[in-house]
Amino acid sequence: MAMAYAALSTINEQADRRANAAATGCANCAARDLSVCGAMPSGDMSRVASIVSHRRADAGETLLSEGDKAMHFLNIVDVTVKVYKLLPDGRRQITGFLYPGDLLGLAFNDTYTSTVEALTPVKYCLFPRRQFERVVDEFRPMEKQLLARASNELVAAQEQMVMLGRKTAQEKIASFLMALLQRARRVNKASDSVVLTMTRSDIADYLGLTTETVSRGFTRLKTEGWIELCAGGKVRIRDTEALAELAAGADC
Amino acid sequence: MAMAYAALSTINEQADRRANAAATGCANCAARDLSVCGAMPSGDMSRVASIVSHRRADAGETLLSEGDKAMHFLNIVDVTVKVYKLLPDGRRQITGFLYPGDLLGLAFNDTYTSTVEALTPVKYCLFPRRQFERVVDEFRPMEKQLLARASNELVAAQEQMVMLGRKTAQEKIASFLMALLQRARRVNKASDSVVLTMTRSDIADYLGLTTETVSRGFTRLKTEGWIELCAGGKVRIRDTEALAELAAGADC
DNA sequence: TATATGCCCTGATTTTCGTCAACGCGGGAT
DNA sequence: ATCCCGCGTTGACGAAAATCAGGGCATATA
Repeated sequence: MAMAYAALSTINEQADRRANAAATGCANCAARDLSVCGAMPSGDMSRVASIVSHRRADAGETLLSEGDKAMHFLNIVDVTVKVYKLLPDGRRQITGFLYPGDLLGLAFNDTYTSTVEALTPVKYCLFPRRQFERVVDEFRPMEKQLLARASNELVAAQEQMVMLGRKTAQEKIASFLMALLQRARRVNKASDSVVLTMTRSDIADYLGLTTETVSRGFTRLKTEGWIELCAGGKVRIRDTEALAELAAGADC
Repeated sequence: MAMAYAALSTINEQADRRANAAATGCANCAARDLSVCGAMPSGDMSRVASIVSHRRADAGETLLSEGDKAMHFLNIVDVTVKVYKLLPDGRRQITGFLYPGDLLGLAFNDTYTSTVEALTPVKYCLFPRRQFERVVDEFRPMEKQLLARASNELVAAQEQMVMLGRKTAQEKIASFLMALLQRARRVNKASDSVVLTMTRSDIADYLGLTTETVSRGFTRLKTEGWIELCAGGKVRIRDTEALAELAAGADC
């Protein structure tokens, strides 16, 4: 579960059509239980709904940029976005991919410290920062929820550091696939495949590698019979055991 | 400011001598303003003092281990500790060095997710987990403080990811020195030197390098005249500009 | 239909950093 | 004092991954 700038939650279609509609939208939000809004009692959801506005963005569109004034708290929605930071010469590090229910934490700083870009057409909720903070003040469980998420995010970030600092290219790729698989299994328990909505270049920038190395890594996993590359970016994991062991960094 | 398992705050000598003393210790704590305790009104510090116990550890001693049940919230004290995670085959990634006032966040999970080890003899406060949570419940500003710190830690963690994933060995070393310098300058504004309390091996495991590469990196910075290596692990930064530029990852 | 563009893969070569090995130094123990 | 042992440094070598280059395929565009 990535935490960076916003929480991702699916807005249902009706709510989206009448954007800024106060009453019904948020209470019926498909991703409500996934997001911080899950901490709100149903009866009080109108309080949230009253400050939210709903937006959509096309693939490749930038939702917010590093360095911008943090005016809003984003609660992202449908499908996936990537969060990244750039070095002056253009080197890029993707710090996370966000899915529905994930939280965008940099809302607590004055300026955004990363850039967020849509991987696919995406729907998201926008909370004016001050108002969102007021709602959090009013509903203590929401604050607790935020703290719990932040804590989880920190643990995930440390895991990510181990990966970036100490794993080999092959282990990084295996780790990436296993993380995606575990996410898929939270939705569909018996799933044995993942869909890569991001490009090889995105994966490379997430793992601290080059696109070529990522490509070769996938090929090698394929020739070893551990994965299968299907159409539409779908990857079927054929040997979960082996992949998990590689991902964990076993001594071979 | 690293966040992992505890907050670091300096206990004054008296307080340390009568460990577990309820009344005076915490209110006079030298690091109180640096730690989460700073959010407590002075009058209520006895509430904190009533649940704390004070400990000390020698250099190299392990304060807590990855996988242990998280029974306590640590609030570390004097000088420095390192926080790390291990891969099955022994590869190590240090996720942070903690200084007085830093917060150890993994208190919100059921088991510790990293190991914490003293770099030098260290004093620390120990809060029983449940009781600490109760105090946080009672004092809302403390919860806010925790959330703010967690948020800052996440930003720092993302910065660390950029470093691990996208910077060269030389840039990593420069970044490390600059981070230490900035910390030194928060205490002594005009400082132009830092003291390395950790070994080359620790630095390597923090930067995702080997000791040899770290050593060569220091040597190169020295021969370029940007730093000076003095006795006692002291490093004098002679060209802050150059070092900062290298650390930032400028295109050369 | 032809052309262009972006993405993915693969090969050849280079470079950075890791590995292996050796040595000096200083502090602690005997 | 002498012996260790851990730490830091340096050199020679090797390997993993980056860089450079090209080619195929699909989708978009003219």
